[in-house]
Amino acid sequence: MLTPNDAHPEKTIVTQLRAYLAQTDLPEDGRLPPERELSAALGVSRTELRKALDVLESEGQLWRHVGKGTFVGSRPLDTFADIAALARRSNPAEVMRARLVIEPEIARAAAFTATPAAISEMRLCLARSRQADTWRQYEGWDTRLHRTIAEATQNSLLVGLFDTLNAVRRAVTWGRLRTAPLRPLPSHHSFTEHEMIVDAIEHRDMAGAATAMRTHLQTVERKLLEKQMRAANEG
Amino acid sequence: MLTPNDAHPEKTIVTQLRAYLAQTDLPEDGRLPPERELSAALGVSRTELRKALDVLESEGQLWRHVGKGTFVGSRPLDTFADIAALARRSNPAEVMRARLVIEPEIARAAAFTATPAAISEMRLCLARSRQADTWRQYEGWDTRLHRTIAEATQNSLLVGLFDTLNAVRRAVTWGRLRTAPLRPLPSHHSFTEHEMIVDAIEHRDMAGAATAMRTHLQTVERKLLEKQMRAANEG
DNA sequence: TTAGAAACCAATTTCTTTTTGGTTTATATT
DNA sequence: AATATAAACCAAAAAGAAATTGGTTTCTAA
Repeated sequence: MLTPNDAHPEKTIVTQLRAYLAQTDLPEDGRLPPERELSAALGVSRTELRKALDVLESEGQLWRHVGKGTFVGSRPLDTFADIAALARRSNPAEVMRARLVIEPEIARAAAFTATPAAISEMRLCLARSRQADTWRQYEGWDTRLHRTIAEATQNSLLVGLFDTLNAVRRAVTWGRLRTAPLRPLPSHHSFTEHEMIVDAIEHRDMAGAATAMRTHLQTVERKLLEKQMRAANEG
Repeated sequence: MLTPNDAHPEKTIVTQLRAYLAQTDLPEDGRLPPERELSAALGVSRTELRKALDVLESEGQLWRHVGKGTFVGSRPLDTFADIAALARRSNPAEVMRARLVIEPEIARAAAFTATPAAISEMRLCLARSRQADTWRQYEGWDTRLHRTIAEATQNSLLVGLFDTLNAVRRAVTWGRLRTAPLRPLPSHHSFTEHEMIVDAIEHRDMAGAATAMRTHLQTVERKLLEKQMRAANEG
């Protein structure tokens, strides 16, 4: 015959677990023993322990993470964005997709708020990037143009998010593929694309700015993929 | 007899180094070979090479770091995005505008990539937030819903940017104006708005997800403004 | 006195191993 | 037939070991 406890065994384990948490002196970080140890200590199977842990987690009383462990309390939120950690977890494809999500909308917002001063700085970036003697120089002006657009939103938080995105982009390794001409050619696709973005912003064309930015980033993405393909075929 | 070159041997090596830098294809990060290799390649002793590197470093043309290597260009400064600094420079209105720029696009991307598991977690958040007894609990599930949507993009960088945005949002002081009911009422606007977002994501309706998120955030913004007005009139 | 080679140091990276939550599979057990 | 259990397996993360690298010291030789 079944006792009430046997009818709801998982409830017993949850209770057992609560008692354990109440009486046990957990370390500073609130980490509790690994499931394999804890299940042995409580004299239950790992499967049953995990069911109980699921309950407590859904109640928000603890959080878990593979490789880290199980902790009481709520999952800590980082007080700082670790660029290096983000870069380690990410990859070029993700960075590109993130840019495609974020930057067109920043361009759209910039079209609404950009000042004449901001626009003339964009024009300066356009001109300098055309005059660049080396790819390194070109990249400098390209980066500055995109940041000027972010600044044109007049929203320091958006600029901060853009900087974070950009820092991760630089930190992620593309597999060193510096092919083709030694310096940017006048026919380089980015020149006209950049101008279309700035034109749209200048004309307060929000939709146009977003579209132009998206088109530009899609071209960049395609070129990078082509380079990767070539590198793969050659190597 | 001494030739001019022999009289200033380090100058020769500096020149040799400059030539090397000009003609060599450096990797993306601008790192040049370790001193031990480079000295062998240039046919000079490591001591003499280091003297030349000292010159170029003092000119600001390169930077070095133990364990990392020697790099051309200027030393990168920020490896962290300081949330506290961002929050200090920002304000509630900016945060709200940034959310309106970022989150609808995250919802759009999520509608494309969300897994059934992610969607059921969203549903769980919806249910729990409805059952919340306190505003604190409600906020917990609200936050988790928005983060689940970000996670559904399956893009760790976007999740990171969302977390940064969220951390700044928390850090910015809203003036702590918690008026009206002690707990969320069933008529609370967010409930239906949240459901529209999740519905759109579930139906892979990218435009609908973006619109629903934008509508939701605009309502949040309006409510906050109304609260501020009331607080201003009362105070 | 100076240059050069080697050894040494500590910061950093890279590679390997171990740990850990999550998942699957097979075997009992009821 | 259904469920619980144990074991194996997986990928994320941490921990540890080994190799790399700029900086410094020491010793030798010219």
